[in-house]
Amino acid sequence: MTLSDIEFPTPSEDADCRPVREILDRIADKWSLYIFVALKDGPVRFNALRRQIDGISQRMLTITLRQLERDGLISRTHFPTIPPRVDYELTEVGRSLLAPVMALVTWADSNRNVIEEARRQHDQTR
Amino acid sequence: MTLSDIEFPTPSEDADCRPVREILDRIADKWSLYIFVALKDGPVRFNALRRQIDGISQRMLTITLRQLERDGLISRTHFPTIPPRVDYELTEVGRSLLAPVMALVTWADSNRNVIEEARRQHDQTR
DNA sequence: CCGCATCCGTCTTGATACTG
DNA sequence: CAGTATCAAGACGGATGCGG
Repeated sequence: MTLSDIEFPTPSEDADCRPVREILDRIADKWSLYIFVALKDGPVRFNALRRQIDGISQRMLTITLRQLERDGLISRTHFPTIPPRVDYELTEVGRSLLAPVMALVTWADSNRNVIEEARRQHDQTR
Repeated sequence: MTLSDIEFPTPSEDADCRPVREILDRIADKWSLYIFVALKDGPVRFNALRRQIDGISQRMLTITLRQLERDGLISRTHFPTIPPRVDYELTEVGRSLLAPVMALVTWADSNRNVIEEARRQHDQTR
């Protein structure tokens, strides 16, 4: 199979135009992807997210959640209990993004051996 | 449809384990995604990539290409002509990643209006 | 306790100038 | 043309403090 045999559904316009770039930059930033994965099975509280996403700082979790909320991809529910509780959850739109995101995760999982081998070979040849 | 109705192919292990994280961090960094899109139709030269990917610096293009090459996702062909010429191209493995990546791009394209509306509404409510 | 804002040191990134 | 070197600007993580 050659490259030209592969056909992808072409986006309506040039995929590199401004708005699409903004959205992709949001999805593909350092932490958003992992927040999506962490929320895929339902609502999760702030500190539970913090524990689930290894290495994320409180600060970056807050910032990234705010951005995703602004984009309408996740919703924030605040319970004024003591101690306070805040649930984060994927919205309808957010869930529709889950399929492509999980496709990426699944790809990474099934190809990790191939990539690790490529790295070893590259580092050796160097 | 509720969230629990959605079933995804579960990766063989916990998706948050080390190697998968490393791979996802590479794919979902600021520039890799755009390099993939730019290479989807065949080999492209260094400066052509630079022009295609709006806003990328020469430095970051070099660094990102090197990383993707190390991971075996793209190949680098150097022609010792004057002026020199270097072609970058997706490898077999790299092409297999194209499907999930383009799914993400297509999603971003079809949902940009929804997201922009969500942002407007959020900024207004604030 | 939980969620969030702020300050500060570190590391990454970008702009610019230079080389084969 | 395709990089490399250098340095300044910005993003990020960790610690701390605060309000519920």
